[in-house]
Amino acid sequence: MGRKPCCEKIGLKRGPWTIEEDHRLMNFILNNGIHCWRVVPKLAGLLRCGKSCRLRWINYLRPDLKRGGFTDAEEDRIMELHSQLGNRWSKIASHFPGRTDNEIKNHWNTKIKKKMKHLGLNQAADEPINSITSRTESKQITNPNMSSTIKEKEETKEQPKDDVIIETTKPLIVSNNDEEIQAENCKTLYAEEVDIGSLFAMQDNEISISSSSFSSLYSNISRSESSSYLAGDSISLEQWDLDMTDPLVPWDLFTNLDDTLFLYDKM
DNA sequence: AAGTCGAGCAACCGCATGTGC
DNA sequence: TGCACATGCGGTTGCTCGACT
Repeated sequence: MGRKPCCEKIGLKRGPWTIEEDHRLMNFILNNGIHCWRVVPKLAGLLRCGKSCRLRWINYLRPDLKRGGFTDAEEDRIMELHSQLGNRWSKIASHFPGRTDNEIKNHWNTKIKKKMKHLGLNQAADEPINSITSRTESKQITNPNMSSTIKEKEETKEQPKDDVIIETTKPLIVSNNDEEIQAENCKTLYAEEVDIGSLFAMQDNEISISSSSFSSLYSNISRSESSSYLAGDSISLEQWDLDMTDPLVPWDLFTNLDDTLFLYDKM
């Protein structure tokens, strides 16, 4: 009521993203990081709302995304977590590095639900064992049947810390969605604590990134490359030695656009 | 070959939540 | 304290494409 919509509807593009739009968004975020989604499309030269850009980045462009089908073990884990957490897809997704809530939700609705119904677990497919009907309620109710480990993580907001390790030789200040974290005497930070854009903005610290789940993109960037990148000598995606596994859009198509597209810092 | 149907999934919508003033 | 705004989240829609008739 009286509240402005999150985005201007007039004149903004909707529907599937084009390769050029993907390229612009990707380039912009890799160049500048993410500070305010609302201004991202404007500065990146996109006729999209910030919400749409955010979704596209999170669900598709993020370089640490794991692509490909879910394994049986992952499906089992999803079923287990769903029985405990209900339709809290983001919480479930937080247990699967490289997977998005949307992906898990879609997989649940299209595959697992069917599978469970086939096995005669109709109710389980539709509802969690400990059904939580609203997000408001879920914040107030502590699920008594929640397994101790998950309960613990819920309470302490502990996240799995086995994916990305970033080692520094100097105190490190990075931001996590505008929240600054100073890792004074800490040599190791984890992916959940690091905003990638800010990571590249750290010019004075020596950083090495080692990660299995970052094999896709960032692990292939040496510090010198990212420094010159930030200094304005933009590098093309070709130089990044991309190693995306099973992308829906081949990265080759992006590199062909490099000559015709402009980067924000060249505007 | 053309039409129909359904599965899969990307993207949108609206509401909730967090934050700053 | 209340308002405005940005972002996050979950439900839903609608497009695409392959299988089938």
